[in-house]
Amino acid sequence: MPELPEVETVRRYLDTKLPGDRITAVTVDLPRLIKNRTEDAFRRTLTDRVFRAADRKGKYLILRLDGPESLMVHLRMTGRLVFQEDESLPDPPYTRIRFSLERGKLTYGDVRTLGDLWIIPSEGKTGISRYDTLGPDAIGDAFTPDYLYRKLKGTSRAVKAVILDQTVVAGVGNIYADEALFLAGIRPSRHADRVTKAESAKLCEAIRSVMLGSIEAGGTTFRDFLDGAGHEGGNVENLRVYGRDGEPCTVCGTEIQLTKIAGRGTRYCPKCQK
DNA sequence: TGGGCTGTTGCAAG
DNA sequence: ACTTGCAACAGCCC
Repeated sequence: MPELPEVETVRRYLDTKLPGDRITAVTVDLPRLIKNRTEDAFRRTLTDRVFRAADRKGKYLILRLDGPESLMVHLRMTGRLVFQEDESLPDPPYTRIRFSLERGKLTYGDVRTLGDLWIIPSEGKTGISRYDTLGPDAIGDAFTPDYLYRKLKGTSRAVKAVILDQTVVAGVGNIYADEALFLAGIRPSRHADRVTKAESAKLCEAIRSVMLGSIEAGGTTFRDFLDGAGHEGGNVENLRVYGRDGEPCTVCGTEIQLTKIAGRGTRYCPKCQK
C-alpha cells in the first residue's frame, strides 16, 4: 500500500479527528509489531495520553501525544490506521492493535503483519536510525532540482534505485517511482550519473507532481490501501504505467513493458522513456 | 493445486 | 563502501 501520498492521506484525516481525544485503553493482538517496547510498556505509555497532532515524514506517520513520548507508525506493505467515531462498530478486517478513545477508536490493521510501531521521544531525534537518516521529504521545500542532481551524479546505480532510496528522498515507493520516471521521460534502468541536469529538474518536478496529484485523489488503492476513514483512494485512474504493462502507452500507443530494476517490478514505455 | 506475485525495508552476502 | 538479493508475512491470481 502506502507510499507518501497514501500516508499523507491518512495523516490529513487523522489530524482532523484525533487531536484532543484521549486513549482510554490499548489492546494488542500481535505484540511483535511493536518494535522498541514490550507490550506492557507500550500499553502503559499510551493509556491516558491525549493526541496532539498527526505528522508525517516520508512514509512514517507520527501521532503526537501530550506526554514526553509519542507513537510512530510505518505501514510497510499493508498497514492501515482507521478511525471510527462509533466504538461499538466491528473492528476492520485484520485489526492487530486497537486504541480505545474517549470519542471513538483507532485501529491498526495489517494483512501481512509487516508493519512497525515505535514509541519515540516527543521532542528531538527519534533514535530510530532509518527515520533519523531520511532524506528530504519528496513534497518538501528541501527536495530541489539541484539537490537531486547532486545525488544522481554520485552513483552509477539505476536512477530508479536512487529515487527509491529513502536516504536520498523520503516517500517515493515503487508506484510513484515508475510514474515519475514516465512523466520525466527517463528509462528506469538509466545509470543515475547519465541523467542530465535538465532531466534531473524534470524528474524532481515529476516526483512532486505525481505525489500531489495522488494526494488530491485520496491516494492509490491498487490492492490494499484504505485511508483513515476506511475508504479506498481514487488515484488508480491517474496511473500511466503502473499496473498497465501490456496496455498501450497513453501518449504514443506503444505497449508498456514490464521488467525488473533494483529487484522491483518496473513498468515503462520503451518509446517515451529514453 | 501450487507457485509466483505483491505497494517496504533490514540484513546478510557478494 | 556499495550494491544486490532475500526474508519477514499473508493473500490473491493464474
